[in-house]
Amino acid sequence: MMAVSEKISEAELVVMEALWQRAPLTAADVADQVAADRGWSVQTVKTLLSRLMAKDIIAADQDGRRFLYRPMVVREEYVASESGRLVNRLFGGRISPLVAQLAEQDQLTADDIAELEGILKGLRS
Amino acid sequence: MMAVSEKISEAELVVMEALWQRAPLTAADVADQVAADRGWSVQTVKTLLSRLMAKDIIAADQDGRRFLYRPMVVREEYVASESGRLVNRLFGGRISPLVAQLAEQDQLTADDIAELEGILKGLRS
DNA sequence: ACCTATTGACTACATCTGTAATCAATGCGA
DNA sequence: TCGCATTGATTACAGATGTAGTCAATAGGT
Repeated sequence: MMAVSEKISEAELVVMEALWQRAPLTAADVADQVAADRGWSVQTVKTLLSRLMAKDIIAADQDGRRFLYRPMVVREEYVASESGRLVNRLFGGRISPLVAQLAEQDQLTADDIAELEGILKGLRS
Repeated sequence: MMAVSEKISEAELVVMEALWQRAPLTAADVADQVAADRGWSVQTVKTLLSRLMAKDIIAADQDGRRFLYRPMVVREEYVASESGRLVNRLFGGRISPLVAQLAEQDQLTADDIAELEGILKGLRS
C-alpha cells in the first residue's frame, strides 16, 4: 500500500501522464505522446523513464529488444497525495479556504458549483 | 499587478511564511522564526533571503548596518497562483474533482462541509 | 550476409536547490 | 580604543532536474 514515496519532477510528470493515459508503452511511444506538449528528443524521454524506474514509480517489462513501461502508482494515489500536500502547505490543512480562494479567482463555473453541492449533499447525509 | 513570476522553492517558502506572518524582519529575526520548524543556521537563512531578493519576491530596506526584509508579493497572490497551478496540472482546471478527491481522503470535517456550503450559497446567488 | 535504424546504458553538463563556511567590514561593549 | 560579535557578500558543494549526446548491441530490410 506504499504510497508515492519519491518526488515526481515536473518533466517526469509529463511522462507519467502519458503512461497513465495509456500503458504499457515503449520509450518511442511515450516520446510520440509527449511530442506535442514538449519538444523532447527520444533520449530525453528515456532519461526520464530511467529516473522514474530508479524511483520505482514505473516498471518495465522486456518485449524483445525493447521495454514496455507501465506505471507502478495509480494516478489517483499521486493526485491525492499532491492535493493533500498543497492543502497542508498553503491552507493549514483546511480545504474550504482553497475553494474560497478559487471562487475568488472566478475559477468556479456554474456547473462546478452544482457539482460541488451534489458532493457536499452526499457527505452531509 | 505583476503576479508571482519566479518559482519559490520549498525552503524559500518557509522563509516567506515567516515574512508573511510578520514583516519587516532582519535575517536574524527570520532565522529565529524558522528555527523551530527547521534547524537552519543563520547563514542558510541569509542565502535563502538573497535568492528571494534576486527573484524580486522580497525587498530589503537598509536599517543601519542590517537589512529589514519584507515580502513583495502578498501571500494571497502566491496561494492563488499555486492553487491554480495544481488544479490545472492535476484536475484539468476543474476544482470539483479536487474536492471530491479530498472528501474521499476524509479530509473534510463537518465544519468544512458547512463552510463550503456557505461559500457555494453565496456564489449561486 | 551486410548496412542501417532502433534501443537501452552510460555519460554530460548547466541550472536549481539545500545547506552551509568563509571573509571582510563594522558597530558595540568593556 | 580595541577586540569581538554581527552582518552582508562571496564561495562551496552535493544532489536533483532538464535536456540531451554517445556508444554498443541488435533486429530488420535488401
